[in-house]
Amino acid sequence: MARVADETRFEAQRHRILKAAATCFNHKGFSGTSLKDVSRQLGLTDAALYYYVKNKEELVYQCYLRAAELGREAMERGINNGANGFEKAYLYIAYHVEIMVGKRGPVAIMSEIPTLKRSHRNEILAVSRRHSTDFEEILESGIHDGSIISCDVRMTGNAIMGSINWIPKWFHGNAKMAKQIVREFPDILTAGLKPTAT
Amino acid sequence: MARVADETRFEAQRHRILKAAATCFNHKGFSGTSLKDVSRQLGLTDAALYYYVKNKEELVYQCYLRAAELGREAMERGINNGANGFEKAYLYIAYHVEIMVGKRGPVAIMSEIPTLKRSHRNEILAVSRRHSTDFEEILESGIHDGSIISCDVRMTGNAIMGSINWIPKWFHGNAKMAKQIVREFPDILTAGLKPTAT
DNA sequence: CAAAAATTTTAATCTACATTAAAATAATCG
DNA sequence: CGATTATTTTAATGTAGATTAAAATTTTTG
Repeated sequence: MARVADETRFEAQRHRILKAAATCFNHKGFSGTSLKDVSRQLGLTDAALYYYVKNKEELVYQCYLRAAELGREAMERGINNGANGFEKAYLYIAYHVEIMVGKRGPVAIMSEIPTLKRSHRNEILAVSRRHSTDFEEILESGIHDGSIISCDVRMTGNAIMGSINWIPKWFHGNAKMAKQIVREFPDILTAGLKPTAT
Repeated sequence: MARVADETRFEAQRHRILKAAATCFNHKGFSGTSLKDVSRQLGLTDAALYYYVKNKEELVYQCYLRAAELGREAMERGINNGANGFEKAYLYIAYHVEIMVGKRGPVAIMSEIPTLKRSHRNEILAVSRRHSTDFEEILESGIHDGSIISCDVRMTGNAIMGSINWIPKWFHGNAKMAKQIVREFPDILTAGLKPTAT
């Protein structure tokens, strides 16, 4: 019997599968990608995937769960490291974008939540809403501490999140562009939040 | 024989079908929505749709084509009515957003272009790229005429377009929210473009 | 109203997956 | 090495959903 080492190997392979799946899903959508599409990327057979996940729905669910975790991680780091609201927002964006276009990506776009089964859907919706409200709270704190102009946090949050969520639609791994995104996006997305120099 | 009047009726029904399809596609993705999903919304049978479009692929293609047309319309109106680069950008956003959340919506999110057949895909890609470069040119003109700060127009364009493209993911027809979007988005998305008051 | 045209439905067909069980191969361990 | 466990493949099965042709229904028109 092989325990520790095998669990590592298993988890590693499972991880590779999730990444391959995320790539496919971002490209052709959940229902649009077959398990063959995913397995082919790894030199496997479609049936092999069932050793790692229960079924296709479970595969998206895991992808979305991972996306949610990475988003939450960025959010927490932003909150913990920013001195004021603006900085928290700025850093969250920087961390999230960095994760998305970096080695830990690709991150699945959560664009087909309705196709998840009830329980999974509710869980993902909950964590997704939480993410939004967390960001809105950052914005509110920034308005309160004077580092962010007064604005509709709901709309502003949606606007910024939209930009971030859409990235996988046009970024496909080009290293130069990754650097560009990491360098530019945090400033572009927060430029409008700064109080006008009076 | 019924000519003029019937063509109107036919076109009207066809139009309703495209809207229903766009709604479904935005919700569950192209492959994720069945023709039954679309037809059910109109109290029809799935087979009835074939009287209006050749097949399912044609249905997405038409949806994307319509989305492209509406986007182009907004772009042209922005270019024609803005006095400088900033205003052109601002107005384009305002028009596009207005169209998307207003009576003429919903507009299909072009998120599954890869599933289109070659010729359609190339056409949509071309018009989509054209849309992006047009917007980048607006930004450049604004930088040139001093109404927009110096910035990476490619990244800035992607950021703004992402926000707009993502709207159908969280907006589902609520009238109050539609007004909010129309009121807030143009300012939110262009706030960062204004040269700092010196 | 009756014929012609337009629209929709019913009823089949066909195919691309998802899924599964059993067999085969590869890795690990004593 | 031989046995046990882990991983993958082969080969079937089942089903949803796209597509089509023919029939039924509705609309239009003279």
